[in-house]
Amino acid sequence: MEAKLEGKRWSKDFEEPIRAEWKKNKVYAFVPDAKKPVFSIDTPPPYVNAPIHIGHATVYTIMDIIARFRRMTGFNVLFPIGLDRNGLPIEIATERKFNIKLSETPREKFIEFCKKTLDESSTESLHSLYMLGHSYCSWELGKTPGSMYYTDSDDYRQMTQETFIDLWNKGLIYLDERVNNFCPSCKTTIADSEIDYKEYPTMFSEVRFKIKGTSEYATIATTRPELLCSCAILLFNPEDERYKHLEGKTAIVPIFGQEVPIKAHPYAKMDAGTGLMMMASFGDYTDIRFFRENNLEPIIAIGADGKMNEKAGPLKGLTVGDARKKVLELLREEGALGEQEKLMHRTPVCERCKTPIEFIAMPEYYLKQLDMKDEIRDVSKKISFYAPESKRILDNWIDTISMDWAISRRRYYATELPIWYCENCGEVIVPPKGKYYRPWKENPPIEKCPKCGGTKFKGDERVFDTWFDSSISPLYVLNYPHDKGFFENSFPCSLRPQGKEIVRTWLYYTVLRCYQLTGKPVFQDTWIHYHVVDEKGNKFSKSAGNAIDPMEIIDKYGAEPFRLWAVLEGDITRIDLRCSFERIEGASKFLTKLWNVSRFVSMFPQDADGYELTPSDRWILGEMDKLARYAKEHFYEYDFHEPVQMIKHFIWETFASHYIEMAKNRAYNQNGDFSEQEQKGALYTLHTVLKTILKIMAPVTPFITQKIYRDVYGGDIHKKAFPEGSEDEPELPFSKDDVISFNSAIWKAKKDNGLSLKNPVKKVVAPKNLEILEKELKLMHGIEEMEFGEELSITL
RNA sequence: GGGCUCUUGGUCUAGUGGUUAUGACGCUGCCCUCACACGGCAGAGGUCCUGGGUUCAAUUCCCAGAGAGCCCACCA
Repeated sequence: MEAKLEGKRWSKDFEEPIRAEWKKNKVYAFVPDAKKPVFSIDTPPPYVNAPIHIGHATVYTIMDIIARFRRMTGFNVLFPIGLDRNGLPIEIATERKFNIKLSETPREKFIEFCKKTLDESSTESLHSLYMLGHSYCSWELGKTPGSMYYTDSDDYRQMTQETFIDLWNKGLIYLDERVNNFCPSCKTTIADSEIDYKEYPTMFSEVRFKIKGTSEYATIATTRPELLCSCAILLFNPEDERYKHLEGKTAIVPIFGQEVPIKAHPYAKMDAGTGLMMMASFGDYTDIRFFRENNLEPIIAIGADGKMNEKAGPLKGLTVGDARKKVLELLREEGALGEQEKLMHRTPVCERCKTPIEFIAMPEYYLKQLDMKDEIRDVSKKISFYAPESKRILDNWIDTISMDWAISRRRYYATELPIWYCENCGEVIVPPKGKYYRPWKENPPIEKCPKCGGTKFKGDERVFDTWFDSSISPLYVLNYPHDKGFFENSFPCSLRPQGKEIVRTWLYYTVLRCYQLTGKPVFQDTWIHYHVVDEKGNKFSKSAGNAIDPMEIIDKYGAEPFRLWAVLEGDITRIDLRCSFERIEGASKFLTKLWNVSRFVSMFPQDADGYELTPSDRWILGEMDKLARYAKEHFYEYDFHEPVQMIKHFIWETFASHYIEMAKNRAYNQNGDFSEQEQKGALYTLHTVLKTILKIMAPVTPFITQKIYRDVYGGDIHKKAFPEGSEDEPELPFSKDDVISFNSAIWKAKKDNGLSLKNPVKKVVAPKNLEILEKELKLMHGIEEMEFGEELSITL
């Protein structure tokens, strides 16, 4: 009797040969097969960021579990890995890494530096995913379904541009003014995430406005007097008795003379300044929002050069700082300046040069979405959400959208807008589809302007918002650019996994864009996950210093305990998972248990002919079938936590502790207490249960189940069908709890009396419904005399 | 400030209008039992956030409050 498994425990060293084989033999390659339905997973491309975030490692692992499960249930699984490599974070990482500035580096050069940054971190990220045992269809870039892809490839960018061209032709894109953050020192627009806040001393000045038609004055307080020329309205709090009488009256702006209404609005705080505030375009974000929400026409007084323009009258040509000094002088001369107070002001500044930023209106391209809110609400109803409650994150977001989507950015490392302008007449030229365009360094595909016949063109220098690229990943995954037939047959995409914090961007934009392009819901299902946080419930982040590199975990424990932890720890569609080395180590104990149960079973031959099942066999097989049915049902709904927890419990608390202990004597049958048929019944049952639980666990723990299955039974477990679980419930007079409580009582009695478990028991009166198990129970516990009645009694 | 979510032993968590409120980790004590000491057994530990309401009965349903988290917006 020798176990077919060596060693007392699972070792992480068993993983690498298995992993390497999967990759080398392209075991999970996508091969089109008309007989099998396609299950496609639009793996949101993880933003290239090395080392990968522990949360990424976790959710991509759960996606892998989903993919592996679906393969075992007969789907042809399309599970590509893509890397999102466009956008601001890459640029910032590059600036830091090479100590350069985007605004001072030639575009071509800057892009080269970005590529260097990307190549290094992409390699590292992919290695981590490989180590985790993920079964992506391919680890190589390519154009066939299932290939790995980069969102900054010419191919992907071409698709992005083509969808823009389609939307342009549909009339869904338009040009309008948008307020950008502008750094007057860097002379460039900067993104919201490049803004810092700093406390700066500033002068809080009272300014007196004349009330039209009266001799009264209204006094406001402001830190931005240079913006008086763009003042559009005065506000006071609706609760503020001091100003109620001004409601509906008109004030005259000093120096500039424009007439502005006075209104009650909760934005005005009674205890701030005089309680009366001016709303100008634009001093800060509140102003921008207020103008937008109230449909006020902004007066833009600061130009793209950071200087006051003609709207600022006497301040024209001055920088903001100089204009402020000058306007205060003018106000003083006019007698409109009241008290002044120095205060610290939290000012938005450019992250790099610390210069206070200005808000400057610039023309930008917009994608229409406001008119479509109802339609988007309707298509999103056709997408199933897991967990269902998560749908409201999307619904709430759609409710709050108040403007169209500005899609152009003044940046370098992203997809270029495919637009040229005729230098003669200004005609906007959008090229035909079929090529990846770089208008900032290329000529348009036409010789003459279709409108005026001019021959000189200027390429647009802007790029798209990163979401404009990533929101079409399902189209790319379904091979939209290369094989329209495959695309048509496979649409919609089966599943989008998605972090809850980016439902409002990634998921929303994907649903919007794909609806605009196809008129249909893009996904069948979407799986919304929460976060992985540290032991105390705090976010993991590099800046907080608590980040864990998944490679650390893999080096220490291997991938398998981590994979198991990811589903055992909790249901990530409902709660944040708390991650710690301790908990992952805890998960590895179950692997040891599974290993040893398998080792025990593997000692016995699997000669199935002529077996006879005893009641205990039928009982455990029934329990196992119940569990298999439960697991399959729940796995289909992306619920792995509950079933895996139940399987763990089943293996540990039921199968190992009770069934194996009961069946042991029969399996060995050293004294010939049982017939050969009964002995074979035990062997059949042990192997059947083991094979079944290995298959159920295979998607979650692909390494250990592969290794055990191969060593004991031969063959690739991942190519087997997922267990169905028979519907036939065995009819038995006893339940699981009856068995467990009987055995526990005997063990406890021996323990309490300081006896070894091997010690025989003189007499036991057991519950009547266990009579059917008499022989096995007697041998298991060494019971000399056994009777059955109402009450349990044990005589040692 | 707006929206959403949450609050259950030391920690994390399940769950319920009605006996004794689930499990895990941790803690304490005991035990080599022929697959497993990375194992087994036993034990301690709770005002189910606070206040009010509905009800024969509330940890559960309703209202208010406090606290936490997330997303959005951020002080003229």
